[in-house]
Amino acid sequence: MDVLYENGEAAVGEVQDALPDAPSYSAVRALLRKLLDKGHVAYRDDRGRYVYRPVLARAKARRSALNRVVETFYGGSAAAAVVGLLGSKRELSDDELASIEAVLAKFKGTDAP
Amino acid sequence: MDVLYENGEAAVGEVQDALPDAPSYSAVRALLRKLLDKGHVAYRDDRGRYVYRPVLARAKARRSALNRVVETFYGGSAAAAVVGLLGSKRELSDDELASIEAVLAKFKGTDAP
DNA sequence: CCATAGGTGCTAAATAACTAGCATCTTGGT
DNA sequence: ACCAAGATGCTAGTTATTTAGCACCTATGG
Repeated sequence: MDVLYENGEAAVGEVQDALPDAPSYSAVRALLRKLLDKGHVAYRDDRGRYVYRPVLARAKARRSALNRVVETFYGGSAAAAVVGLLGSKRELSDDELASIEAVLAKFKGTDAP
Repeated sequence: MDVLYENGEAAVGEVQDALPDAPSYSAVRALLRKLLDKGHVAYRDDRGRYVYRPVLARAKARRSALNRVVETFYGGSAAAAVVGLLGSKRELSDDELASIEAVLAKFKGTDAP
């Protein structure tokens, strides 16, 4: 699934290549078919070649993945996760800094007028 | 693994209970034994009861998990992930806001003196 | 046109995972 | 001391996953 979400879509061979410790081509084919049966992926037929994509919107999967990490490793605190995320960074471009401060601004006025 | 990282340590039954769609007690026992063989977990004998814990330091697992999400869903940009994380939040306590601004301060002086 | 490379559908066998159950040990209460 | 509850080590049977190999279809290059 991660492969599909990262690439947007992928054929059997691409999924196999992208997998860290890839099983056989046959196994990947079987896996994708099962995901298809379960409704987690869809495919388009690119002239006999099947290209798979996730069904669940990227945005939802993204929120869910982030949530899981926050729950598992940061006791449910998004702020703690943000600190962890930025703490291991060395640099930040002006644009990145600005975009973060923009979302932060949303909270500043909330409870300290 | 997530269960162990979230709880710090857990016995077989606790792992089973915490699992979303739990397999049988036997299966969880077998799974933990396999993780043990692979060196991913260790256990202490709490008077005949085995309590398992992850071997890899929490901090490393945490960074790795966060990295994976950032790579998969945010094109490798930590800043984008931070925005995503905060964007779905409604409120932030003063303490949380302060701790985030503290790490942000680290970047402010960097390239705009 | 024909051969080749690479894909699919399908099938059968090998491998791995899950389940259930029993003997055994430890702990806690009676 | 004894019994019951709950955990482990082990084993065997069932189920699911992985693998390999076939026939067939579709470009692509000579």
